[in-house]
Amino acid sequence: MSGNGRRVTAAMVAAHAGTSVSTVSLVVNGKARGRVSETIADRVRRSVSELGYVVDHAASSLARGRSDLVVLLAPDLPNPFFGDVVAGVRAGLGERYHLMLSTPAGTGTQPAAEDVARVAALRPTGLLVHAPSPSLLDDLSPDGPPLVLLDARAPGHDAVTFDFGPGVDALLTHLAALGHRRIAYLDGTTPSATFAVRRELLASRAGAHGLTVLGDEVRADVTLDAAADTAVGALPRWLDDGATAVVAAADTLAYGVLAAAARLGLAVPDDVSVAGFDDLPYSQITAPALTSVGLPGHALGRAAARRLTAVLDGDDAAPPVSPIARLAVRHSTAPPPGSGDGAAS
Amino acid sequence: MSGNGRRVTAAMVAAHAGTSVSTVSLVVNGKARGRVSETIADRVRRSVSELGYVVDHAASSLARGRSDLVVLLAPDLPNPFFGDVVAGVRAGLGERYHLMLSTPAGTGTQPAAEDVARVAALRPTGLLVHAPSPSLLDDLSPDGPPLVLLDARAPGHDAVTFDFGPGVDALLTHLAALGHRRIAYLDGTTPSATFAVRRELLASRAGAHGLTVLGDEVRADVTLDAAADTAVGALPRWLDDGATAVVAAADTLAYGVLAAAARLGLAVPDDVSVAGFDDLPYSQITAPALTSVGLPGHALGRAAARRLTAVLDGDDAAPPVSPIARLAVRHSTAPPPGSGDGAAS
DNA sequence: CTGAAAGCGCTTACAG
DNA sequence: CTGAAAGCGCTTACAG
Repeated sequence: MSGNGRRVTAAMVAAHAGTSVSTVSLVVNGKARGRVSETIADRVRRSVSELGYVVDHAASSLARGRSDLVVLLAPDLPNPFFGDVVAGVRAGLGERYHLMLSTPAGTGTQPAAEDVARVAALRPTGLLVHAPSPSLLDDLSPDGPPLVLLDARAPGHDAVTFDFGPGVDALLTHLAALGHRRIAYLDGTTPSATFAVRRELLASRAGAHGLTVLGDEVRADVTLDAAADTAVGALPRWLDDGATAVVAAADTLAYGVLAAAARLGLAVPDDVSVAGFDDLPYSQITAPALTSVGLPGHALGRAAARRLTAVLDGDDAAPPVSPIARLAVRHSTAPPPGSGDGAAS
Repeated sequence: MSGNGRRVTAAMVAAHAGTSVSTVSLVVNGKARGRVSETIADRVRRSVSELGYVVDHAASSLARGRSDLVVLLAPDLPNPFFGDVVAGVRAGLGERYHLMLSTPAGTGTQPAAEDVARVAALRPTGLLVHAPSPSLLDDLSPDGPPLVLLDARAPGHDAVTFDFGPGVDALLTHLAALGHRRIAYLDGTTPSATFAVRRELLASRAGAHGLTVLGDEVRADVTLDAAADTAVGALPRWLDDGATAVVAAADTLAYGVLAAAARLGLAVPDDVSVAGFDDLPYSQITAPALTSVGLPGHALGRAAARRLTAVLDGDDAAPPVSPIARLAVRHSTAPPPGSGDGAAS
């Protein structure tokens, strides 16, 4: 099964099978049909498995000018949400391509130009880029490999985005029905466009539901601890401003709001309601369970991978469909204090 | 900054700088000292940045027989714990190597032999393997690149492991002091040795603390939902058997126990105490906050990366130190029901 | 100090 | 159907 000796080359396989390197290459790459006799092809296949031959990636991609590598650029790896996206990408990519992830240094940091250059030097056959910052987008060479953006949109690039509309509307409907009128928003510092989209959509639709979003722009790194520190400062101000609910741009941010509320001695949802985006599995068992706009990460990943393989196959026809965000209502949202109805939702 | 034209080659740089390809290679690889005049080296560097030249990875690794690639094999990517490990690896690796992650299909699935072969074909200069299953270990060719295991140990391989001892002892001391006598254990299905180590350590030390671990072997996939389903079945049995506390092999498993307790109408910690391993950030805000044996993932990643670079530099002297597990005590553990002391810890 | 040349292990026209 | 040969873009002795 595994290499025994030094590295096995096509020449060794050819010698073992009593044929030429060209033939080995043809057989191994599945291009033997009608070009190599079944007898010889069989002999080659047997030698391949006997010797444990694996086509050298470097030599192969040098000769072809491209590899079977698809690289997923993942600035936001630490986000638990991302596991689903990766699983979806694997599912959508199938067996034909080899997926590798590239991720930058710090939490939420965006890959530097150098990282991108190093990835480009690998000659991936395609690139998948999750929630890129504008600067990452700039570093992506226009004559690089085909590329699909995930949860982002940019002129001239293929992209798969979420349809946030239904989820955001459901959240606003839910909050308005409970009796909330003023809501605060905790944004992420991540320079990804998806955060701007979420914020702007919420702000622009709020009015139609009789809701006001506080103008106060507050951001935190998308980790529980950073969000908690920020929210400890912001929560009292928000409440003073009349907010009775806080919406966070991601569940991990919302968790920080929960932690901050606990530190401040505020009860959720009795003193303030909290909601997030992502609907992470953990949101079922937070204290209290979190109302959240669920984003189907698996569907996003799969759609992006499918789009990429379609482009690579020269089959550009059908544009990808946006997976739809859906609200999961839980205990962290309830009627605002003083609304004369203390019952939890 | 970015490529403008087709792919830039060393030959183009050489032409632009009025020198040879050999000289370009020397300069670009930092081997110019005392072999290329400063004048020419400068000219080359200017051409490089002007043309946006990046050494082609395939050609370079084909010529050298190896690349600057370090691949981290990560069967357990979806675990939020893993973000810290990756950050630590990046920190320990420095700028000299390029880190890429390879991860298998399903949650907690182990990379198949084919994945390993594909990774090997990339000719990484080194391999980092996190919590491998025995079968993954088998697939790793003995004449492959230098390799360091993370949170695992295997004969003949370099490895960095956790020192679970202090954390496990602290957990047992804590539970015994609260008055618990019988505890149940929820293991992961992941075939990684680290889970066996945790289970066996807990079982072997329990007696010294006057504690008994139920013989019942219960396992679940390391996700909240799978663990919740399993725990819904197991919890009543455990309580019947006299257990007053459940220890889970990972926090995500413990979250499942919390979810199961909620479904069954059991109060944590009043009806049953719960504890986990990992001390994920989310464990601060679960209902209730989770007592957990913290595993320093960043330190693990960094130590493993340092070990790998030391081996690559032929500097094998100091073996890596095991990062130490430490207990974080929170509200999910309390005296057992009927102990005459209902106060939470 | 500098460059021509061989070779890394493949793939792909091109002859046969 | 099969194989010899060129070429992918580098790196590294080796001459000069």
